[in-house]
Amino acid sequence: MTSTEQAAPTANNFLRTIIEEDLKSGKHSSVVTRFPPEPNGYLHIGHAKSICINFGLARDFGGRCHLRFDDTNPAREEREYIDSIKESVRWLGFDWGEHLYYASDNFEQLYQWALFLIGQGKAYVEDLNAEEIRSYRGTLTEPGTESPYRTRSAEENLDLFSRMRAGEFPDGTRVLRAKIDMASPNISLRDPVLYRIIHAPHPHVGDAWKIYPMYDFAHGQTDAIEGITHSICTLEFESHKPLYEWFLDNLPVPARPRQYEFARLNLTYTVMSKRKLQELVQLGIVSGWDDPRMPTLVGIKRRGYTPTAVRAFCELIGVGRSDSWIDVSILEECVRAELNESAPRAMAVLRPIKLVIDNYPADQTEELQAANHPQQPDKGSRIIHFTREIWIDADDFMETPSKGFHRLTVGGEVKLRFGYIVTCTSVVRDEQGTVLELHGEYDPASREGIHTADGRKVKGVIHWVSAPHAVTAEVRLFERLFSDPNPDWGGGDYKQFLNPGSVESLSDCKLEASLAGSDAGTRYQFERMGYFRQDPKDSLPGQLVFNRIVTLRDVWSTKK
RNA sequence: AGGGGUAUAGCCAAACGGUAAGGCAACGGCCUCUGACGCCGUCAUCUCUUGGUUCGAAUCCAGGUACCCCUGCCA
Repeated sequence: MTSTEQAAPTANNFLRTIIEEDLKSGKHSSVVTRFPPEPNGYLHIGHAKSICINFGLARDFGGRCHLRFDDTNPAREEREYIDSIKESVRWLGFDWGEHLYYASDNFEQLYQWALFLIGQGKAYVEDLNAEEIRSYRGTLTEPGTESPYRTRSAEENLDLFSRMRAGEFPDGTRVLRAKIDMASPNISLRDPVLYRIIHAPHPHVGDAWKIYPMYDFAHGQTDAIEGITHSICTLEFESHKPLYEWFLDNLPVPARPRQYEFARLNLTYTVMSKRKLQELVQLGIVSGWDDPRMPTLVGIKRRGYTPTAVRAFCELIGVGRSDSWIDVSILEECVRAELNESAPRAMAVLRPIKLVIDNYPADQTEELQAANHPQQPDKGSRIIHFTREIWIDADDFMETPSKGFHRLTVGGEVKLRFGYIVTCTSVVRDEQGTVLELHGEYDPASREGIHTADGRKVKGVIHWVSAPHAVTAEVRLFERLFSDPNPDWGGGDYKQFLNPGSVESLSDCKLEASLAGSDAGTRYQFERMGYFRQDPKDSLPGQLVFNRIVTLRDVWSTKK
């Protein structure tokens, strides 16, 4: 019995509908999908959508999903990428089990099938060079012209093709082409190239081959060999579909997979093309593929986003066939939603100003209990220290407050979270007029609640850290990499839209003492500031570096 | 002058001839020792457009319009 009867846990989409029908009609008894990256770069959030679709469909319908490296072009592929891709898929939470494949494992079979086509008079060796092939191809509106080599005998083609394989000819001198239709309105049917000569070592099969199949000649056949039932790809492959089917029709393949296309993910405020991401790395605009601002999976991971949140995001945005731009804030919301539940709270002052509480004894320290989560008592509490000198955030003080500001002001009062209500009495400045420290007084009776002695409710609660107990750390605040929602638009240089403030590193942040020996992998909510986690590369015991994963929603900052 | 796609709210998206789901955003309000979280409410007389068929159309038909993809020995 299959699990295909289980209720669909997620929103319906056209792919689920197709699969449900195929299962119901008996066209397929189970679902087999595949995620087929080319190992020529790092995976990004767009790939995550594809991974979630393919692995998710297999999971939901009780089938399986293969991880397959589409490694047909050794000129651009590397072992490093193979390893990184596997790691990212695993990080996302998916498991291909035994089903790890390489298109290159099928090279011999593909070669035999090429021979078969030649034998059938359906493929020929082309001597025209790349430029000539292009001009013979015609244009979008004009038919192409048949190559003079199109009518070579099968014997000659066989001889030439085997010599191509043997490495007798230099790169670019000949290709193998399918003989289809030079006048087809679908350009991919105008005698597409099947094999090209590349004298380069291959990351998976070494130097066994001197000729390599093109994507079109490898993909569908590989799908057939693996028994893929639903071969899901992005929209730009739609025009290749007739070619995909032509090979299945003309070759003795063992199965009949079908291709379906969906709209790739576009995200606002980011670029997704491998070329551009690579450029950002090469130009040093970001620190690497895993820079926390990058939309790569390694970047997102280092930033502190969770796989659960990324998966939730992929579910949320759905799957369709119309070009769409997803607002990056939806991704951020998914991260917040999860972290709000899971992250223990802590207090950290990012831009410290000292507040001296003049009526608090200089030699006194109180241990206060602070809940680790406001809605989850089972998460327990921790001790924070209250002393005469504390740090508060510069953003929480205004000498001349703007309208609606209900934090600390001179003469004003504010509740220190888990502590006392304090009033600011004076500001100490240096000769330049910059604020050195604040002085204030506390109300000893105000430990509980937010009411003053005369029963008024204070409107503001701010976070703070005991100065003698504070741990100094570096905190990196990340913003979107681009300041324009569509840096790719207009045909101009996307780099002109780079956000100059996409990272701000604060080196003198004051963290509560409990964070000193905390687990490096824990994601915290620094109350009122956002979610943070130690940077997995740069944070050291005694020299902590925290990354801001995402801010809290902040109505005040958007209103003021 | 070709071929293939796609058009439902600010952004996604469901609806499969029976009278426009849901999410995000936004906006009001409540709650709150995080301006967080949570909660309540509002948010398409209408589905790119023009006609047609039908008792009934986002769904079917015809004609427009807009946008995306295709002229790599990339995938």
